[in-house]
Amino acid sequence: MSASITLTFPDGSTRSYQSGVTGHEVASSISEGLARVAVSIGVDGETRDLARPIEQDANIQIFTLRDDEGWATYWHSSAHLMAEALQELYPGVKFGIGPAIDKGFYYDVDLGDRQLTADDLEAIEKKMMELAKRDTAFERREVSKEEAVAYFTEKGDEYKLELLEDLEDGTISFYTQGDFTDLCRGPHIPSTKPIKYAKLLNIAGAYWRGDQDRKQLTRLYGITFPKKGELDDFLEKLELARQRDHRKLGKELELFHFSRKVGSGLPLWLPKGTMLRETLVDFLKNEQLRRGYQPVITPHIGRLELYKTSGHYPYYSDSQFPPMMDDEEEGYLLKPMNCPHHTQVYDAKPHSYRDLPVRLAEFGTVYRYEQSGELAGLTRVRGFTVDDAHIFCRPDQVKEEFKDVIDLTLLVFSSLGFKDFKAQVSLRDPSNKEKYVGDDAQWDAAEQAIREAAAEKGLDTIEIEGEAAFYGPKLDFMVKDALGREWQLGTIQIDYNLPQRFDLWFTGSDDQKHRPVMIHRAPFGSLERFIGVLIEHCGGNFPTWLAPVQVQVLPVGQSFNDYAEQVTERLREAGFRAEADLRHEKVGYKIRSAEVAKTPYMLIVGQQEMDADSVSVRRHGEGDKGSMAVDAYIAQLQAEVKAAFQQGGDQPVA
RNA sequence: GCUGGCAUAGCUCAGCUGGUAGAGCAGCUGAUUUGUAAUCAGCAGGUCGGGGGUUCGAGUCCCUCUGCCAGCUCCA
Repeated sequence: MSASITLTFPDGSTRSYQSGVTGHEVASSISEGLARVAVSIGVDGETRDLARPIEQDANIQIFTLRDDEGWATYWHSSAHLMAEALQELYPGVKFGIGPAIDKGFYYDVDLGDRQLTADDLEAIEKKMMELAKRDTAFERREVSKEEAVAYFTEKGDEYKLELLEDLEDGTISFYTQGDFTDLCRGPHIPSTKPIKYAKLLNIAGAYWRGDQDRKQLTRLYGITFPKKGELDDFLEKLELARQRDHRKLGKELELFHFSRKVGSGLPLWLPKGTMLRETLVDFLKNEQLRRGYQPVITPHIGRLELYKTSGHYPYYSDSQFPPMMDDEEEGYLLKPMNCPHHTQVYDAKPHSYRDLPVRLAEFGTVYRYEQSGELAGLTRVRGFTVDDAHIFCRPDQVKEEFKDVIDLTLLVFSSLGFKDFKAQVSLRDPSNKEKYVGDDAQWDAAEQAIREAAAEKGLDTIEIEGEAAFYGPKLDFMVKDALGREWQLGTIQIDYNLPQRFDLWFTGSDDQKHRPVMIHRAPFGSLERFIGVLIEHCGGNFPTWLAPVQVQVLPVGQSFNDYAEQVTERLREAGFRAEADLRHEKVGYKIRSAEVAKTPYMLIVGQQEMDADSVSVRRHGEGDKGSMAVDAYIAQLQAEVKAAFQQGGDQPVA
């Protein structure tokens, strides 16, 4: 028992301990300070309680609240504390699951007939703090399955019993703090003491085990911190994030509008938003022309038969607007995607292997009947425009084409300053293959092509099973919004299926018919969603090349209106979006309006400027930049926009 | 679609336990003739989201529909 073991620290150094040493003892042996802030310990990659003995040689890492793992442990323990508070306040409450999340934690609970209100949340917070002050330990106990079942049967918690069904005897542990015992793998912080400040953030329904056919539990979201300053900081950041909400900014900056008379999820693009959007579209159109894409235009509806052939109609009938019927009872469908139309563009003439790849691009507007509860600003709408293109290529061209699309997507992202995105390879669910069309060999080939293309482009990807489209695997680019919610923007998909369904072919060098492969791709994804996320990303402070109004010319008095208009005209002739504020107001007022509108540049003009053919430059958010000649200013502005717009590939401009 | 919350002027919001609507900004009119984030005054603007009910009386209470918000489920 007193054998000695060797523990290796993250920096590679090692120390000897007696077998059975606890994480806490290890921390203490390094420093008093570390022992105080340690919350858990990683032992050969497994995060454990500090109190658990370590029996063997291991690589270890002590986690504190400077590590994500430390916070996860801390918040998981906080979830238990909230559960204890709930149990005290509402006897008979049943518990589902209560994990830590990115920022904070939640617990799914069954409160019976009880409804919680905002006042209840405060009461729960108070109770949590009261319990935390008791400084009770989180005690781990390994139990047999039989004992665990007996415990929760006695307690009458059918949710925990159901969770137990999936667990194997010998791997089950309970954690107890105070009067609350939970089925839990752990780990936990040593005691409730460091949980000093709590805020319950919201209440929502959540289906038990994520299954909408099962009971909906009450999910309570909360966050906790050891220090008040940290909680205040967190809440302040949350508030700042709300200020960046694209729905709020879209209204303030007059970018888009939703009218209940038009319908929910159907955005109206206001003049300024349209300017922004068109600028983005032009940017991509130019880039696509350079890369050999051919623009096409197709109608907004198509025969139902088209979508039956493509397979979309049966798969997604409940998320489509219902078909329109004509006299012959032949239905038409408002198009929910562009690909079936594009197959028919391809099929308009025969293709030789020498023609391929054929890259057909369309900013195609599609309509999907999204569930009402899903609609959210511009990020989830019922009518949206996809920067869609379909590449029809030979099987041997798939990888190269795929790589070129990755390049284009990365160019779009970097040009708009999205540095923090996730690239996700979305694969089939191997346990549920009947959800997909096409044969195994094609799927394997497609999945492999994506992996290789991503690897060759040096893309850091994660792979998720079950996220593929029904016709093929994809590479999705995800970005977070102001509130940390993740949205899929760009997507690249390989499809062997549609060419087959529509009997597309090309003539090979062997004079035989061959099947082309389709690559569906959209770097923006949906323009609506992309712009929504972009607004939040830059907080409405668009780079100059994108700003709906780039320059606001502000005469200091009426007598300089003519000069202001001349300057504005010169800017417009130089290709800029400039406006003059000729209102009968003091310049301070005009500056304020332009600042509030987040206009990148304000040019103040008065007697001095008029005499010198100059402007006094003010940069949004920065202030007075001094005066310069009009021509010099125009040259400077041209240089700025050129630098951003002539995408060097690595030019974040936000 | 589900659970919960919310809905008052163009915008942001006030309106206690029911006694027939208010402010600031924006808008309009006039005065002011202006130098780096709000000049002053006046005017106008709402069947309190729609419908139904309770009540002598409903912005306020109840039902219902619609929309929005948070989350869940879904997402070609």
